[in-house]
Amino acid sequence: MNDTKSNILDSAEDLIQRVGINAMSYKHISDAVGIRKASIHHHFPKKIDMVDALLSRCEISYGSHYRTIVETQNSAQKKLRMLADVFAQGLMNNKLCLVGMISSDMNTLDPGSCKILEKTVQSTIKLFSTAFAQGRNEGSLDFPGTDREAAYTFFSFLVGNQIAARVKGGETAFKSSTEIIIKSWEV
Amino acid sequence: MNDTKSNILDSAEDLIQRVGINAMSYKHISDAVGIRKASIHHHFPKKIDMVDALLSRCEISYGSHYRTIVETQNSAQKKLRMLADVFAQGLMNNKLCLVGMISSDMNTLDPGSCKILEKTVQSTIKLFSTAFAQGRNEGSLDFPGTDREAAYTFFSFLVGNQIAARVKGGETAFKSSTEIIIKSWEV
DNA sequence: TATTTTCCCTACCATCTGGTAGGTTGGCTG
DNA sequence: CAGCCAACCTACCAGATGGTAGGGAAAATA
Repeated sequence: MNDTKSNILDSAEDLIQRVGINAMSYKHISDAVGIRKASIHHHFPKKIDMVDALLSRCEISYGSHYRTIVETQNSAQKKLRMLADVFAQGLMNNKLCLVGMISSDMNTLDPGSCKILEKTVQSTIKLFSTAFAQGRNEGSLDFPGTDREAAYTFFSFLVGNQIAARVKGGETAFKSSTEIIIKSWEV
Repeated sequence: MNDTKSNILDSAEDLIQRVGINAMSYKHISDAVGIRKASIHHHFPKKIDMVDALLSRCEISYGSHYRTIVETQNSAQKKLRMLADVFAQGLMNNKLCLVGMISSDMNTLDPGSCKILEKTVQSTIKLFSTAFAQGRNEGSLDFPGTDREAAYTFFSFLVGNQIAARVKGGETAFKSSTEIIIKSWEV
């Protein structure tokens, strides 16, 4: 992909992770990228186009990031901790989960964007669920409900934990909270 | 408190719960309340004033709501389910936790508002933690970490669960996920 | 009763928002 | 070489944003 185009997306992603989608504007991006506001419209005619591109890109980039984690040879618990660590790293940089941030502003999104968001959430949970399936199979994880439901639970917990920890407790609160969840499922 | 003033706060609260703090404007509120935009400035000169009033009010209103739940004679598990049900009810009305919504836009808040937000989160978790203390004492709940940490974990889970469930799965996903968490702590 | 204060109004304002129109450049291709 | 097109620019625009100035009515207060 074009350099400028991906710079724009990088900048938009960064802004959304920090301040949310409704506090992010073309002006902010143009300042960050070093390009005129109108030039962004050349790459993304409407804001919707940018949001959609961002969501599609993140499904790929974070998807492959999560995939490399769940495809390692580690124990299921270790994989959950590694997944949580991605969120912890973001928190330390004052950047929350892109999907979580966009999700929290879902009601201001275009219906089409909602569909893509939904798909991205779904594919993330699908990836997460492989770790839970492994845990159940190897007998290292014990949790109620299906793999999918547990993966959904873990993902939504991480999103909420990031939000809460940024307000109060920071990295320490995030990690101790994550340990509580994982230990509750350790057999 | 003045009728108009609390109508404004009601309307602002409703808007934030639906679309978030940065998609909520004086214009939207004035339309909802049936008052001119400038009149809102009479009650809340700056937007910060409104946000602060909202956070303080919600600490009281939701605080007393949560308190009546944790002060019932129910088992600890039952109390957790009742607390979760407050969030489930909100979700069904397409309204997410006010504190959660404001927290997710924390970086666009005034430092002073952040302090109030922090205090509100803290007092909520304190209330939640009494249910966990009870569960540990009566031997009906088993969880790693302190009461406080478990309460923080449960609260942040509920916030994230609401956000995720609104995107995918709705009420059903919210409830099955909540059951996974509570059952994981049931002894 | 006279005065002050509360509450709400109309009429503004500067700034920021996403978005458009149209021009210039420079590289690729017929 | 001629033409095309992507990429970027300047210069706009309408509408929304938070916020101010100042006036009128009504209610509280002296």
